[in-house]
Amino acid sequence: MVRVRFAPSPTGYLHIGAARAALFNWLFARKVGGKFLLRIEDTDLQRSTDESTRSILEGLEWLGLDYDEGLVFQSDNADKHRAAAKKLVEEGKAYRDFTPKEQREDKSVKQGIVDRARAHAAEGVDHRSNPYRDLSKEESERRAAAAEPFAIRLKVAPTGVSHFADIVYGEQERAHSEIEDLVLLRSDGHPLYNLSVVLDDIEMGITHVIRGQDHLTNTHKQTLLYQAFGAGVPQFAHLPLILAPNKAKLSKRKHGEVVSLTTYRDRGFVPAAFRNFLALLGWSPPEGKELLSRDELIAEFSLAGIGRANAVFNFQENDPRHWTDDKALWMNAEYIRTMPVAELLPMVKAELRSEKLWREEYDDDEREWFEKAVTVIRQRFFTLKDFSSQGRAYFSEDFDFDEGAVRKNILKEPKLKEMLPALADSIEAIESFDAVSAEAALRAFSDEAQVKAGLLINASRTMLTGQAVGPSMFEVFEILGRERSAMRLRSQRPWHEFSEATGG
RNA sequence: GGCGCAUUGGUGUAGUUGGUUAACACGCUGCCCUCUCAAGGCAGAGAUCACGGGUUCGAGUCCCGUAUGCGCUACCA
Repeated sequence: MVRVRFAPSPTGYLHIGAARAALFNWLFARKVGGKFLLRIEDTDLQRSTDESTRSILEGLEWLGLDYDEGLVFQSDNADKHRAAAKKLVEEGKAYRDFTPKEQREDKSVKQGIVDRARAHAAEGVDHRSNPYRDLSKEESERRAAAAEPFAIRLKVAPTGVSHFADIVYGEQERAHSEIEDLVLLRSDGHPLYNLSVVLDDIEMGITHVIRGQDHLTNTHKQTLLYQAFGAGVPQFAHLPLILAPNKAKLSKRKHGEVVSLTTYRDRGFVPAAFRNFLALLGWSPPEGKELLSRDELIAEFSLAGIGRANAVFNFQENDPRHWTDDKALWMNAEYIRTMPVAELLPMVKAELRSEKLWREEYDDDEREWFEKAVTVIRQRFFTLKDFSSQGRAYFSEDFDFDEGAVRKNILKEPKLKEMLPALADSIEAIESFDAVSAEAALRAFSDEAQVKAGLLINASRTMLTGQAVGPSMFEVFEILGRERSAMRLRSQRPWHEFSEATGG
């Protein structure tokens, strides 16, 4: 029985890279009929927050990734982790290190590592040498009993190689000489990451560890731990990383909200669309078909389809049109215009509600109208937000006129000031009002007035929606209905709001 | 510094065990459609498969080296 897990640390929003790791784990579990477990790695108590745990849970729910069994909090197992580390000391597989703890600033660690490595190389000392590694058992126990602080380190064999077969990256080898005696327990008794993951994965019966490639080299340390505990080593599948356009690691600090999953929810993504997009980052379907429903994704997914090269998540921070990856935006638009309306409606409802444009009638007497309006306007929308912004005029009288549209379609032709109210009259005279009759009326009117129909059509679009672009005009007439259409055609707002500013 | 991983058009990817003109999607350009903008249809630009050596009749595909990027190297996760 396959058992996989997603194990985020709750130190912030759910990063899209993490979300993708969750997705791949989930897809794999659902594909093979295994279990997808969720574990919150909150061992770093200073940085972990309940709020981010909630946000992770919300994010997974939004993406439709349901987990099996109970939620596990790693911190709940701290005592077990400590006991396990002590047991390794007793068995001689780990040792107490009485070296005083070094204080390190988070920012300077990388540089510190390099500096120390250079110094060691220059002096010709083995960076792994530790005076306490071979301290006698008696001496070690005596000092511990004397309350001298110590960390517990794994005793890594000096020679030999560690190896494992990664499902994505293939056979991996690392000489023991390259693996330091990693700290298992801090001198304050706090269990560290490598110890905790391994122990928890053993306890949860994890069979496949699917996670970011940043853990690829750490895996050797972990396999050593599995062996020390006499446990079977799971299979590993490391995922290529998701990079920013400049090939740097995506980070909130540098790249802002584009990396946060909640951003996509808040900016009007359809969950299925974003899930689909995420699945294609580092994985490709065997048949090459890219638009995949939840079930198709599950059916097509396989670890073998995962690539090895890091993927660039393409976006332009300062360009509102390309605030996130173009393909993600395209895919969202694709979903919005092709998904079953019944599934879209609740999302539009939520969007309208959040912008105070929702009316209960849409769920009731006007349900049919609402569905029709959504069906028509969704054709050219990219996000759910468009329903309340570009689509505002369909749901409210309180909409803005786009200045460019007004100038181009209305002010440019002075005659329109008189013609549009007249057009309103003929619109109003229609008995059975719909797209067809509206079109007939408008065309008849334009023939009589001897102007091109296009002039009136475009002017009408701007009068009725405030915009220069939108659905076929006659559909708009039908959606807005006879009265509202006529009323808007008579509006003086375009002239009031923009004509003075023209300045000749 | 050491070790590891990666490198196919702007981006995401496909390229089975080496074999003809390197494929698909997004984006981009043009045309058609047309009341606008999309969508859709058609056409097109864009890759000497990071670079340099090999192996071979033949390499994007195998080997070596170089470069670049990324990751790890913490009493972070």
